[in-house]
This record gives sequence, structure tokens and C-alpha cells, in this order.
Amino acid sequence: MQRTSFKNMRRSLAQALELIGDWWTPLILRDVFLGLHRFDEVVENLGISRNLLARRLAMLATHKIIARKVYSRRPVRYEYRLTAAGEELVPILVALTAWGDRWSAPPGGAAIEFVHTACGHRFAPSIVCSQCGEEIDAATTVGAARPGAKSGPGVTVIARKLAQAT
Amino acid sequence: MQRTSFKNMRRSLAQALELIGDWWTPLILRDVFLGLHRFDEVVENLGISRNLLARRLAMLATHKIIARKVYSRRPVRYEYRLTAAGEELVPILVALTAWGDRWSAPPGGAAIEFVHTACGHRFAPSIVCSQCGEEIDAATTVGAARPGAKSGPGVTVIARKLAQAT
DNA sequence: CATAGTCAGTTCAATCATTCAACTGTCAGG
DNA sequence: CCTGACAGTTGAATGATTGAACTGACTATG
Repeated sequence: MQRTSFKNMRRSLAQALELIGDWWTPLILRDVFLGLHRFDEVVENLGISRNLLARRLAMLATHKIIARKVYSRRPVRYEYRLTAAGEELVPILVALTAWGDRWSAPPGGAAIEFVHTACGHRFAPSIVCSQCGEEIDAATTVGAARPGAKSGPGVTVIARKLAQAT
Repeated sequence: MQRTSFKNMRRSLAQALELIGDWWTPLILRDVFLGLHRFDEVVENLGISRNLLARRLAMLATHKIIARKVYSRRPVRYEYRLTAAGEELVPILVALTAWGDRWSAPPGGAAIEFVHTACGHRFAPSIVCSQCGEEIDAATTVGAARPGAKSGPGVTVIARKLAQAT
């Protein structure tokens, strides 16, 4: 990767995007979550080229977002499952899917619905504040530079902006 | 774009990823949300190349995720703001940021925190079921092919899988 | 035993996207 | 007149992605 590395920028969004910030990775994770655990199943379902899938799976495995397990010796065959980190990504993918539905639904609507088995209902995901439980949105949310954070290349511009606003 | 088009696959996640499924777009949206409304501010903050930013902004504008507004004639100058669709993406970006923090926090922790001004607290985003209000996770969530949906190229494999499970 | 098929990849050429740096054009202020 | 801000555009070099063919270890069928 020749892309600008964000390793020293101490920005969590960029960190997340280094792992799942491309076209295929979220789709792969969704497929694994939905029950497609084998290489060829994912290839067939997504139409991704095999070399790219191999690379993505290797990358996701080294970052422990998915786990690679032997399900057969003779011949050696692997299957893929979500780890804890991968599973915590699922609600986000669900939310993204809902957003895609809402703002660019294809004719006929979504192909997949999500069911919350805990309560038995089909549901829409909503993202709430852990403190008060209310939905968060752009109007009631403010980003702020963390007090302790050293200002890297990127933090400066935002910090300056926020200083002006004060 | 020579990428496999998902236009006919009636999948909402793929739809969403066509719009924000790349490296820079989420970062651009975050910057616009955080108060960086001008071209050069974003360039400086992200280190993105100018031609790419121009293309991304044009694309986001045509899909009405951001709006391009004239803030000065003579010379003509534009600024960028989130539309309703863009603002509904913000909670998802916040959730992604939190995930990045949790699973691959850079040394020193996050550079940015989010504050919910409605209740005044710093918060962690949590994604809950719209029906019962409980947090959703991979264990209690099931994806299902929508009854009415025509099976496109991709739906088949998952549908087959789910049929086996029944 | 031979043949076909499954599975999880690897290899490679062609094509596409991204980076980096330099450039354009309009205007304001000194 | 000169400098600088601003919002881009242009183009060569580099990198990533696609698509198709191939490998290698096995299993199931006739």
C-alpha cells in the first residue's frame, strides 16, 4: 500500500478504515456473518476475484477480525468465522445496510432483512447515546479533540476550527 | 469504475458501499461534519490528493450526500455541507470510530471524542433494536432473505444456506 | 482404474484507480 | 504590480483490481 499511512495520526476512524475501508471487505464480513464460511461460497456469492478474496481473508485473519479454522484434514480445508472484533462490526454493517436502504433503495426494496431473535421482531437499527439512551444525530453530536492527545498532522486543522467556534 | 456493478443485485449494503465504500469518503464526510467545509481545509487535514478530493466531492454531491453551496461570488467559491442523507451517516461513522478505538487503538488512545450535547456527556455509541431497545449483536441477529425479493445473482447462495439451516 | 468434480487457493497480463507534483484562473490586499 | 488565498485541473508514475486460466490434494461415480 502506497496510500498515506495513518498509523501515526492517532485517529480511530482511519484505523478502522485501514481494516474495513474498501469495497469488498464489508461485503465479505457480511457474507461470513450470514453463514457463508467457505472460500468458494463467498466467491460465488460476491463475484469477487479469487486472488483478491484470498488477500482480504489473509489480511482480516492477521488482524483477528475473522478466524481461519481447519474443518477438514485430507485435504486440508479452511473455513472462516467472525471473531469478537468481527462480530462487533455486525451492528455497524446492519446500520449501513439500513442507510443504503433508506437513501438508495433499489426498485423492490432490500433483499435482506434483519431479525432480532431476542425480541422476535424485524427491526431498524438505531444508534443511541450510551449515557442517556437517546438517538444520536449530527445536530446533537459534537466532535472534540481529546485533551490529552498530541496534535498530529491532522488534528491541528480541526482544533483550530473548534477554537474559532468557542 | 470497472468494478462489478451491484446495481442489479438489489442489495442495500452494496448500494451504500458504492457511495461510501472507499478509503477517503468516510474521512471526507467526517471532516465536513466536524466543521471543515472548504476544499483546501480538507486537503490540508487529510493529505488527500486534490484531484481525488474533487472527484469524491463531485460524486457525493450528485448523490446528495453533501451539498455544494456558493459562499462567495467574485471569485466564485464553494463550500460543502452534509445533507440529510449525509447527516444520517454520522452516527454510523461515530460507531465505526468507536470500533476502531476499541480494537486497534493507537498508542495514546483516540484523538477525537464525541459529546452528546443533548445530555452533555461524552458517550459510546450503541446500536439498538428499534423494537425492544436492546443492543443488537451478531448472536441475536439473523439475516433473512426478504420474502418478496426476486433472487438476484447473489441472493441465491445465501437463500440456499438459510434453507439448509431450517 | 479412470474420469469428473470439489475446494482453496496461486499466477499472470490487462485494465483501472490513486498518488504526487505542478499548473490554471479568479480575485483581494498591500 | 506582486503576493497569496482558493478551488480546482492536468498528466506521468505507481499501485491495486479484474478476469481467466492454472495447481494440487483429495472424494465420489461408473
